[in-house]
Amino acid sequence: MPELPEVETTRQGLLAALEGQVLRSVEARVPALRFPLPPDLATRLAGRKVTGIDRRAKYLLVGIEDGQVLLIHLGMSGRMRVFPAGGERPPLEKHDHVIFQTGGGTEIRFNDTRRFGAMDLMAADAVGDHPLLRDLGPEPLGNEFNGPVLAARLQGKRTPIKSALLDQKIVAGLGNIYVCEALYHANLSPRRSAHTVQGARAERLVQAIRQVLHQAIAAGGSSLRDFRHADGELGYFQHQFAVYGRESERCPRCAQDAKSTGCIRRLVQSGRSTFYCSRWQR
DNA sequence: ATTGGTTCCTGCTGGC
DNA sequence: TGCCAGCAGGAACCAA
Repeated sequence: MPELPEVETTRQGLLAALEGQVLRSVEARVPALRFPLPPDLATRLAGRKVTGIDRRAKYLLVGIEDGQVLLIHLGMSGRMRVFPAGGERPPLEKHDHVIFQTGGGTEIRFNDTRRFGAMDLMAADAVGDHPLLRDLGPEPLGNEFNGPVLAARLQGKRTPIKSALLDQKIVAGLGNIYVCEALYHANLSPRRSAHTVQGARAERLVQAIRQVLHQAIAAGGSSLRDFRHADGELGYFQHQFAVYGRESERCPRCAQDAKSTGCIRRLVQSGRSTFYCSRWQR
């Protein structure tokens, strides 16, 4: 499930393969992912050079030399797989939906089993106006994200803090896994009403979010079912989860206590599983 | 306006 | 052993 760390890991892998390369051909093998692909995707990209790759929240923004930007979202199960020039080319798989070929002989395949991903093309000077990007909240790893900023954005929100953090308009890039982990590290109950996260609590939560994202990026993201690096390698942050997917186990802090028993509980909030420590999170 | 529920899609899992 | 309902989840969309 690509969240910010998985998208960032993908960005780094793609950048190494694509920066400065000419896109010789682009082949869309399906008419639509989550949304219809631009019908002229191939013709607008073919023959153009990739100037760089940025990331905004969970979106990849591939800069093209003529002032276009290719937006890519990995959705739930999207993967970008790089096949270097001169290397092996296994047969296309069932859900290889978009194929990029570079002038240097590198091939990149966008594979997305559940087809919740998206691609779009836009002018570079219109990126901020794009409907998918326009309303996004601050980048959690950016300088503009801090305790007072988060507190202000949570003001008046009666929804649980867990749900608020999944809302990309509050802060952009978190998904179910890293929200659970961040709330654990901030000692905050996922059920706590969002507007009560102010002052020191908001500061703690910001630090927890930044720390867990940094650590996950350093570990190459988390590979649960679908996620792989661009070179096919697995991320390994899933081994460092404190609570996610660990129902009825002991959390790292409770595990220090010989008398403690399973403290991690699961509940469902707005249709998604939340994992938390019933002893430490308030 | 805010918030909760539904939907898209496919593959895996658990229960019978 | 085999089948199928249920679940997983990002985010747009709809409804209250």
